[in-house]
Amino acid sequence: MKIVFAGTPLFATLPLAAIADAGYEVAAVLTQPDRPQGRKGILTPSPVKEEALSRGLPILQPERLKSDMGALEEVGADLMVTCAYGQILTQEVLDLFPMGVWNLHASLLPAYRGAAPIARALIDGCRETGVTVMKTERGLDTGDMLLRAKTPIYDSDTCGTLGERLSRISAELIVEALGMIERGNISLERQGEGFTCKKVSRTEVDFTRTAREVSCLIRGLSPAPFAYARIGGLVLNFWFAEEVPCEEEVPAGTVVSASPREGLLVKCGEGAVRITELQPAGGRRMSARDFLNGKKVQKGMHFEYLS
RNA sequence: CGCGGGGUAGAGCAGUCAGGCAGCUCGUCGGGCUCAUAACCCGGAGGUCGUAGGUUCAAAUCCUACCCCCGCAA
Repeated sequence: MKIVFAGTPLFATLPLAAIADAGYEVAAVLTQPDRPQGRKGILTPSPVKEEALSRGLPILQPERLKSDMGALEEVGADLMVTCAYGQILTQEVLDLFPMGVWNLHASLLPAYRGAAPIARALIDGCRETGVTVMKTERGLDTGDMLLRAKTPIYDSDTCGTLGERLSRISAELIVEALGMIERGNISLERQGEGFTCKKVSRTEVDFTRTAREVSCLIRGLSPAPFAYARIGGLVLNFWFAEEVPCEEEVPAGTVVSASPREGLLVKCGEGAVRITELQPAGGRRMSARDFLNGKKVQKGMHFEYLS
């Protein structure tokens, strides 16, 4: 069975590796073109491209798949697996593969179709999420489902750790799915009523929300694009926070504690959060303890939040 | 030429504007207190101040060039 793998970010590298390691012929890897990255705008290959290169797999990275289908057609593959590829597939593309196009999506469909399912589930405070293998059709993540796998969301999870776990699960699940497809032993389940989520962006923390909401926002946007806040002329990106009870009668956004020993506690609309890892603009990521040793933030100060 | 912050002891920072003894918090080591402690008290070790050059009686600090790290934006 000849397979084309279409994917771009780090999340998709483990599934690609698993498919190749399971002995399937990956006849081509489709990924987004190299993009300028970072301050110097250095042209950087996608993580999936790196993985493909290290395995010596053929790579296709058309700017627009629609207008550059020749190469894909020439591969003559039986089936395509997509995983966060980043381009919408047209019906023409879907028709190229006799055994279908299958998509890995990092949510328990039909919930969280679309752009940033991992971050969104975390931000919304979900206690569970997962991965779905589905048949790709023209709607956005609406195709019939073949397999799903669940995982709990822990209070210790960030978008980074959860994404890593879901990526590992995806890798196992897609191999299992391919086995089923190969044996013709499949039964698909139609998706029910669901919803689509949008991609996430950098967000300023509103400490008038509950501690849980704040903690979920911070963890859902870590390690990118980050929840941030401003205090004492500083801009802080938050890497991790946990919710803690707090009876202090002070306005939300007030620094309740800022000693290296007690940590950085910020009063929220309900309860408080303990920021345990953060990064000041211009500085490196550090523990709250290290940050507080610099004495830039002290008890009684409050975070700015206008509009 | 996208905008900006930074490099000072193991960590996080102050000191630079206005040149004049290398400082703070934490860690670490030793001692004390305590039933005990990550708490508290006392003491110690630990620094080519990113690199190279220049100015000066004197440079972390002023001048020149370079290296490295990071935030925003794309």
